[in-house]
Amino acid sequence: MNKFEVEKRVQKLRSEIARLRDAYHTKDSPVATDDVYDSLNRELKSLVEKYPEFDDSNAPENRIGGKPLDKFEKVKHEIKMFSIGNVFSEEEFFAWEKRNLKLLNLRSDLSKSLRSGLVGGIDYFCELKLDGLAVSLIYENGKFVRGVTRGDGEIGEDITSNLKMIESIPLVLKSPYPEKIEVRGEAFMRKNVLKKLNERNKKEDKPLFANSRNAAAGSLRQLDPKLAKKRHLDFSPYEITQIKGDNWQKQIEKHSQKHKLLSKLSFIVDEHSKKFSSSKDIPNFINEISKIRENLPFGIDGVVINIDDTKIFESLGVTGKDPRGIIAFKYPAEKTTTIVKDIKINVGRTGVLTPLAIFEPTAVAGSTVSKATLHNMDQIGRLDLRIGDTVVIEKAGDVIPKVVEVLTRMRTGKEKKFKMVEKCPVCGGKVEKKGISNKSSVAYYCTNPKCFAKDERSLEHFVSAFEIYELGTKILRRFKDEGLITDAADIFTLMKEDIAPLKRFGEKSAENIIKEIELKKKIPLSKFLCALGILHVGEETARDLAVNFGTLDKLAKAGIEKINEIENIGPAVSESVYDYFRNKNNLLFIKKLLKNDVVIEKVGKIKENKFTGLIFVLTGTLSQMSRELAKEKIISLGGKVSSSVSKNTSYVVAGEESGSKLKNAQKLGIKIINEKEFLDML
DNA sequence: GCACCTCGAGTTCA
DNA sequence: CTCGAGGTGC
Repeated sequence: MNKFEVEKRVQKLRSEIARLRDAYHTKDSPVATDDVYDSLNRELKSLVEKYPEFDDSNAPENRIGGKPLDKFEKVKHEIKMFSIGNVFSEEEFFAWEKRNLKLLNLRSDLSKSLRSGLVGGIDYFCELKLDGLAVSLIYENGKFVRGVTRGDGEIGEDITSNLKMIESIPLVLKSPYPEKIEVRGEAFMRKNVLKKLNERNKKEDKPLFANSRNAAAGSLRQLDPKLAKKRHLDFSPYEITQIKGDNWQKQIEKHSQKHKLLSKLSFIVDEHSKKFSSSKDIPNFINEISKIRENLPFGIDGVVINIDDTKIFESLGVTGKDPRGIIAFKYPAEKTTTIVKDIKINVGRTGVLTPLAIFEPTAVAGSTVSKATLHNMDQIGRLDLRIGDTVVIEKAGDVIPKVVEVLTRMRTGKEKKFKMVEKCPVCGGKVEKKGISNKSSVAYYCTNPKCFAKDERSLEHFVSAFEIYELGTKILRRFKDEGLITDAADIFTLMKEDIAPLKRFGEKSAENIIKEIELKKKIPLSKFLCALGILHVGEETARDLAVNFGTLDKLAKAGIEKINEIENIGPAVSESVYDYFRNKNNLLFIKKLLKNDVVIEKVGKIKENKFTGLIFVLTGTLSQMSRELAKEKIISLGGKVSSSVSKNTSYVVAGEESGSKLKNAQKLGIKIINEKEFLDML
């Protein structure tokens, strides 16, 4: 071949390789096998080696990685890689803006011109938040020298050889370039590439990737760059964190300028980004993007909003892990997938051991979720859940995360089955699959009556029944650790002088706590009984007991049959109540409470009233009164409040944002009233 | 003994 | 909110 022919051949090879690659990136069906693609690349490479004048350092054939690595080197980031805070709604977004403006107005170190610029609002730069893996790239003298994963933000892993396989990462920058520059962006996998990869993995019975982020992360963690190359990843830059030279500095005073510069240096910058001179228009932009989201060739999980001016951005500083001047608007997903990292065991007040799934944190329906209860071992069995599994989660009633199903196709074989612990994780006590009265139950229990966790949960239950709001979990634990209290009764002898000297407490907070406790010493019998934590006695049963016996003394002395006679109380409950009052420790505890000035209010006979016989169900948020107060009102008028809708329900009171109960009521044809109608009934 | 309704207990995040 | 299990009525 003469030189001319070589040049033609090189061009031809390049265009064919590009065509195949393009087809791979955009078409659904595989157009060529990897072998064809590879052999073309090999030929091109050998030609270019012989004729270096046709070399193009950024061309794909030059992207040959080194040898497979044993492991990735840990590298400290020159500049810390922060994470970005999240907002899920317009309100939260504007709250973010408001907080920033407030902070900026307080900053005296900002120049006048900057501050006057604030009056008309700040410029914002919005860009798509690609679903991938954040990486940092360092270029020295125009050459790509190092690429590092985010890691924990401080230290990441050196994945340079794998990143060289990504064709949208230039190995050499287009001149003129700065002496040194650090570029950050997202390594991601296009939807079509992911689809094909998963199809192939399915055929080969290999685990599938749940999303682009996992696929990108998995691919970049391949120790053999050749394997990483086959994954056809992409890169989209969004930030320049350092650049050497004053002249270059001047070119990145705005975030939008950084994008322009990146493009000039031959990066492929996403074109959906947009600058806004007013935050008002941003929600609209977010909306528009959400409409085209499905049709984008890559996955996004939101829009990132930057304060365009670098100086303002920097002056706002950082909260915890997130810079204040940047925020991610995340599209709320109804359902998402995540990985179960671990299954932990919680110990309840009764000693029940409840398995809890710990997730890779993920955004679902407006918040970031990191754990969910699995209820019990049967539930784990039904789901066939193992540690390491990829699971679908959703929010029950928009609030409580729930594991819906396990994606068994995603398994790698490394998943571990979960076994119930043999010893209580808190006290080491014996674990048995028995509930009360030795009947076998679904739940497992810690059988140690003195288990520390039981104590703590009981204490929390007690103060919550007494409605002592000032005392939360943390404070109770503190008091216990400091030796101020050993049981719930000790709360009532606490003095201001006990609390005030403690670290992170003061005169004022101590006073508030004491005042609150003093106030709650007087308590209705029903709530008192509830606070005791008698097995099977909750709010409702406590009320039944209180109404039927009138005083604590009568109940304590009552025989088991007498208790059993009460409506809605059967053998299990009556036995539990009867046994409670035969236990010496329990009686001593009650004695101590009374000695410490707890006063039990007499139960006033509930008058026959206009709500007698009516059962209410409250749902959603009421604006005029709390649900707790509404409940009290209904009860005081002789009505009942139930937590679930059934055909016996008389009225469903629907507040704002009511959930499934409302649907249920419609299905059953129960009368639904709004808050105003309810208030009119009172 | 079964179906259905309720209650108890444990639960998430900001 | 969800699941288990107690209570009631058939």
